Amino acid sequence: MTYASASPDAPLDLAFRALADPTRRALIDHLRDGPRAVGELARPLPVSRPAVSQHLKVLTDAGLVSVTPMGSRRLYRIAPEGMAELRRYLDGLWDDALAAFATEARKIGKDRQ
Amino acid sequence: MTYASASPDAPLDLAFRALADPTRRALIDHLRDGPRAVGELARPLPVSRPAVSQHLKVLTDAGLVSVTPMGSRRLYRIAPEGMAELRRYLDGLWDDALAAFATEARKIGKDRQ
DNA sequence: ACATCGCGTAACCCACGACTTACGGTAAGC
DNA sequence: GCTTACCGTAAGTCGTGGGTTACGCGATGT
Repeated sequence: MTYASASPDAPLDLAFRALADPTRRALIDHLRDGPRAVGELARPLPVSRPAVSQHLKVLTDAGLVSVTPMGSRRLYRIAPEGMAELRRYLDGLWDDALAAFATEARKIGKDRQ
Repeated sequence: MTYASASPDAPLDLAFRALADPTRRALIDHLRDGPRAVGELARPLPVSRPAVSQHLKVLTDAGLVSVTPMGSRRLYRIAPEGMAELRRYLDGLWDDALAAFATEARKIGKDRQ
């Protein structure tokens, strides 16, 4: 089930593409212990601040982080609902793969009879 | 914890980059119900067979699928161990995000006193 | 032995994405 | 009001990755 995840703008696609970049995963790892502003996130990273802004836009478009303007700054935080979808997808893969293994093993056993 | 996932050849990076492509996710979706050969996988897809071969190489390098030569053909199947790592990563994100929310909510409550 | 099938690899082309610098706009501080 | 922080967006460059065709190799069948 749930075939044809080939639409390039599907939420799953946006999420996986967002997490494919190491800089963006580093940003998410920094957001693990609480909300952060852009300059705060950019300081330890080896890229410029505008680059971080662009990465954060990709992450928000993917639904993985959320923004809340706090005065002159913008606080980014992890959006757990976005990752729930990824977990569901991987759980489904896991289950189907195990089921396929089971039926295949059963078929081999029957052939061996 | 588990900071600095910025190494471009780390297993997590290979796995996310592999799943970032819609064609590769379509391949995995076709492998959900059992092992398949390359030509069998390429037929319903809108790309050529060599392209499918290259995608399968990316998936095997990421540890998400495994190959077993069957005579003249090569059977590809899902490798569940590869996805277990992704699930662990997402589970950790999930937990940390919820913990961050909790401490932040507690801090706000204390400020409001 | 020879033709055929199934597959991987090499070489090449083209599009996209990651990064930079430069600029503009809004909130806070003096 | 003016400056200074903080940030997003625009424009441009450059590397990488996904696509193709062409080719070569091992296994299958007649």
